[in-house]
Amino acid sequence: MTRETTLPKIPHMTIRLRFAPSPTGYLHIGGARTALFSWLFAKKHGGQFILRIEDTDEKRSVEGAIENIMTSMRWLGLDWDEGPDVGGDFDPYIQTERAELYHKWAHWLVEKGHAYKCFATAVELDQMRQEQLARGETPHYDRRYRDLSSEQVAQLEAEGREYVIRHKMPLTGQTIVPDLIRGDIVFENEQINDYVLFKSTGLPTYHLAHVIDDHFMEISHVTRGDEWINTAPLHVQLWQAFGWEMPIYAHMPVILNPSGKGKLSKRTQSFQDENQLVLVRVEEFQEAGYLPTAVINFLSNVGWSFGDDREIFTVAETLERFDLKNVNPSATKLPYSKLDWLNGQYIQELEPEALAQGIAPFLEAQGWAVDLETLVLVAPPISVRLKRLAEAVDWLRFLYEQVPLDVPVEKITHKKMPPEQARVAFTRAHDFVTDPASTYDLATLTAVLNEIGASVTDNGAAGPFLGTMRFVVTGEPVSPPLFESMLALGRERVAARLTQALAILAGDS
RNA sequence: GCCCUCAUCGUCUAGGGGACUAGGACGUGGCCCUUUCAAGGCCAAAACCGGGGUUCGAAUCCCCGUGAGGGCACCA
Repeated sequence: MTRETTLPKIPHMTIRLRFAPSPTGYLHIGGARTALFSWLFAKKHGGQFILRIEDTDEKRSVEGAIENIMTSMRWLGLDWDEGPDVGGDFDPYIQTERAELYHKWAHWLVEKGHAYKCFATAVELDQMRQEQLARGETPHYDRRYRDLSSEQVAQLEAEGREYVIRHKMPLTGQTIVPDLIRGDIVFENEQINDYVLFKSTGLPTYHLAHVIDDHFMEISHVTRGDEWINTAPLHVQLWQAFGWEMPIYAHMPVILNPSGKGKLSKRTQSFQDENQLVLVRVEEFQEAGYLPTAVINFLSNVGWSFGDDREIFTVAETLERFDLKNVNPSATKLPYSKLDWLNGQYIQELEPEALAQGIAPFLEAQGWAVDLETLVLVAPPISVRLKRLAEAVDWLRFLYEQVPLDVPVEKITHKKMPPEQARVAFTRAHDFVTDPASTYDLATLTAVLNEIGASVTDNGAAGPFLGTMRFVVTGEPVSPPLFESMLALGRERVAARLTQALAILAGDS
């Protein structure tokens, strides 16, 4: 695709990017992807990554949202050099704390003739829209206060009328929006409204606030969702009106709603489809047992590609080749099944101790008393079975909850191992386990049980015995590897299970 | 309705005129391995949205359709 652009070659000495969420809720996975790409680009160039909170809509601000966003970002490893909590040279990093700045520059625009005061009341605007609708027109602000004389403005102000400040958009000509990812985008000025820059609440709208902040915070690249493309010509006009050097804009492709139409948003609900989790909030990924490294790897390959036909790579490797210019502009769904695979790969690579520590919180959440030493023993055998750490709960339930062995005899026998032979086999196993002189380790267990199993069937195959043994020991037909499970359970508990099995067999005969 | 963006296997993607019988990954199916379930190995099916151009040559460039997404707030 063409990337014709009017972008300046070297616009800034230092690379500075910001992630600027509004605190209207939790951080969702799409926001995290935007943050990641911004973070990667800043880090790649040895620049700074800044967190700024855009809370100029007081009505929509949600308690705890800032905390949630920061917690989620830190979990992912997206640390910031400047921000509300860590401070920085351009403090404060919360927009409501910068109100005077916006007030000053909004009025500067009015003085210079780039903006004007609009005294329309809510009622008046509503009536205007109704009339337009009645005429079959698309509702739009009709610029009724744009050309007031200074006397008229003074008169209305003297009456104490409230006003907003609107941008005085050129009525003719074009505005070019240079976009790093798409190239130049051309807009007809007549299509652009006189947007509100400064609200009657005394706070700016996004349009004004971001330009002022990005200027004074010396931001070099503005990364944001592509829902901003349509208002970008306004932003270009503002940069020109202020006479400030414009940063490079890069509009990130949207992530589509996995469950249907539209884009993924904070309203999107997480759900489970078969065994596939489809998650939205970043914190949910943590709760489900995804590793932050896997999530980052996953996100890196959506809308951008590592290349070389490689799917698994480290952040350090990504840093070597990441570039915003190579971001794919098309909207995309998240390939959740790939995340499960990736996460499984990352889990397999974990050292036993790290794996045990990762799993422990999920077990403890069940109210189970977790012993890390035992966990280090059983965690590696199940690591290859896990897509998500939370699944360890089901695999290890037999360790923490006694699954009652209250089953018909068919469950602990086999057509190649009828009750009489089963009794012999389980008795021998019981004798071994309860013999204080026997060695209770993996190698011995393997040798002894295989030998018992082979001796008991006609064709010398240990399979039937080991299968029933698994059921006896864990109470489940599917479990972690048998010998490791027996080891983790310990001699006493295994012996008790075998005693129960023998009782069932005795009851049958 | 108007404006803007985008368009390669089911999904995520590689691809910047000839290296394309279009590559990789996930997922799916089959085989192997196997004490369950997995993992692993091998194999297979699977795509350039349609139509016009430009060119010796187009998945790649242009135009028109179509589809998808976004915007048209005193929300960001």
